[in-house]
Amino acid sequence: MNLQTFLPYRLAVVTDAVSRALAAVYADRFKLTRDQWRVIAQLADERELKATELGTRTSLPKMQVSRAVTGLERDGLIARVADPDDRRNLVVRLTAAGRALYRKIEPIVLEREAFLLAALSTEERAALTRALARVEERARQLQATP
Amino acid sequence: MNLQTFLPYRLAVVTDAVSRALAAVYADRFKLTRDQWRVIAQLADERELKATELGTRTSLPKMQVSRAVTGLERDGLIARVADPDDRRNLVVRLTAAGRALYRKIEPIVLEREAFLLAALSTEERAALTRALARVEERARQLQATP
DNA sequence: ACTAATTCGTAACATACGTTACCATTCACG
DNA sequence: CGTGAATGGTAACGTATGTTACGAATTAGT
Repeated sequence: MNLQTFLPYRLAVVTDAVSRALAAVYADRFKLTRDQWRVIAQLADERELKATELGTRTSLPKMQVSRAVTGLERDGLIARVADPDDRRNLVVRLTAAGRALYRKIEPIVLEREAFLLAALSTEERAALTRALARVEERARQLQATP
Repeated sequence: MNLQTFLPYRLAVVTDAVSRALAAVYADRFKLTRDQWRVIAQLADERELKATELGTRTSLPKMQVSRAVTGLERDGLIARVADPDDRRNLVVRLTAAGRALYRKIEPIVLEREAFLLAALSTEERAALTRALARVEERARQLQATP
């Protein structure tokens, strides 16, 4: 077997390179962790979410959500309120400062994604998206049978 | 922007799922870290490498190689020898035990990769490989201009 | 050849991270 | 209703990881 062409390795290497290209924006310039960035991006789209929903939408385990949210609240970027209907739940939303920060980051990050995708034709992008979905599904099947 | 369709996020999520599916083999069953697994896989292919070469071939920073190699030597899976030509270099190779372990892991891991790839046609696999290469190249261009 | 700069690998520190356990709250079911 | 299981979130612990700095070995410049 050849590591260089081994799909899991290739995915890891490419993803790492892409991650770094993005982290250069949200981490280096704006002092957000990757998890915090995901939380913010999701809240910008959804306005208000329970912490558990945040977890599923960002694919982060609940502990990571908790830590990300703690940090973001400390920095005044989000506000957390106990859900009156179920006081176990935590409802999270962006503050004005959080939205403002997001508006600064979004265009830069979208531009970087566009730069990455510019390497592919429209059909190739669709093919990549589909391939990723298929591979992901199968990977989860494997996890289900350890 | 929609996180769910954002390429860097999609890549991270899929790669994480694939990683876990693989780690179930080399980590859970065989007590290797991901870095150790990469080192072993590469040495199985290349017989003998300097630590720096190991770094480039496995895409690991030198500190990670150092730690992986330390652990593997402790477990008797690899042997390290100082390069007589340049005594800064470390030459690493698998021991018999290391090769034996690799022969146990390899088929399982290849089978899992095959299972993942079975979701794609031959053309789709080629397209995925090409797309990953293109995206990686562009990501590195972005890193070069922070 | 002798010093300065570079390269290789590791030590040591601080931080991040995953895991387990826990408390508070709610739900299920008698 | 009341008690036991289940869920949401966090604390606390140990380990892993990234960073910086360093010692040893080599190369380059004069």
